[in-house]
Amino acid sequence: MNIENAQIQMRKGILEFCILHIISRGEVYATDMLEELTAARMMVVEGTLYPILTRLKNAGLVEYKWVESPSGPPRKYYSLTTTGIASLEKLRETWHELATSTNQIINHNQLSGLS
Amino acid sequence: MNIENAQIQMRKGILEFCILHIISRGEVYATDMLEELTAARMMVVEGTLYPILTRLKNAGLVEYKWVESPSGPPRKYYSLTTTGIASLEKLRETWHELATSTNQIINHNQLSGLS
DNA sequence: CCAAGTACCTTGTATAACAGAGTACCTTCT
DNA sequence: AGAAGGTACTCTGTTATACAAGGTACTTGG
Repeated sequence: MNIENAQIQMRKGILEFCILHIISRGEVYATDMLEELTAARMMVVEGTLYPILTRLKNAGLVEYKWVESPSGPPRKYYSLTTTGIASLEKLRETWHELATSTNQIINHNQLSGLS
Repeated sequence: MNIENAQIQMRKGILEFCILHIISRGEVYATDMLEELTAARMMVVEGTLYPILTRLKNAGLVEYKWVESPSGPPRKYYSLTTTGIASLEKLRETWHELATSTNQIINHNQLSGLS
């Protein structure tokens, strides 16, 4: 079955966008993001999230500061950089265009029983 | 600049879905699909489309028949199989859920000036 | 018979998600 | 103080995929 695969692919491209968005709303650390993404049915795991955060950091879109935790090891709290804010805006436009294009294609003609 | 990259990633997952959708509306061959995808600003090239069609064929989601062209070599006209129709329905649900989740995240709280 | 155009195919490369295992720090219990 | 368990972050290997670029094959027109 490669439908699951296609479903995974569909989520992939949007992940980075959603993560940037979550960070844009206030300082958060990885577990916060995982909770929010899971709540939104995005089904992301640690092994996926951390590399993305590292990549965003290296690209200069986000930065972090260490904050001590009341229970456990210190956490990296992330926030957007100026570059990150601009990038997020571009991605928002892309997302909007893409959703429009896709809906344009899938609503173009709904011939369900064509053989 | 990795924003372009993120934009490419965003399109990637939706491509297969859009292609299945275009095929579902009636028999088409590769150049037809390229035109339609380009018109919808999906910006796909030959080297991307043909491997996807081969993959969908091998997965049993689409089938094709050779049809002679009035001007040039014969064309492969694609149509969905029964499996393909079912898969498209699943992908449609996934797309809808994903769009909902994404909009849920990006509309959750618009704190633009948080520092 | 050769050139131009159309249609389909293939190879190599770079990127990215994921699974799974690993490291480090902190708190709590004995 | 030492051990156990939980939290947070990291790393390696595998697999999937888009894309660029070049290639093959068929058809029509001069």
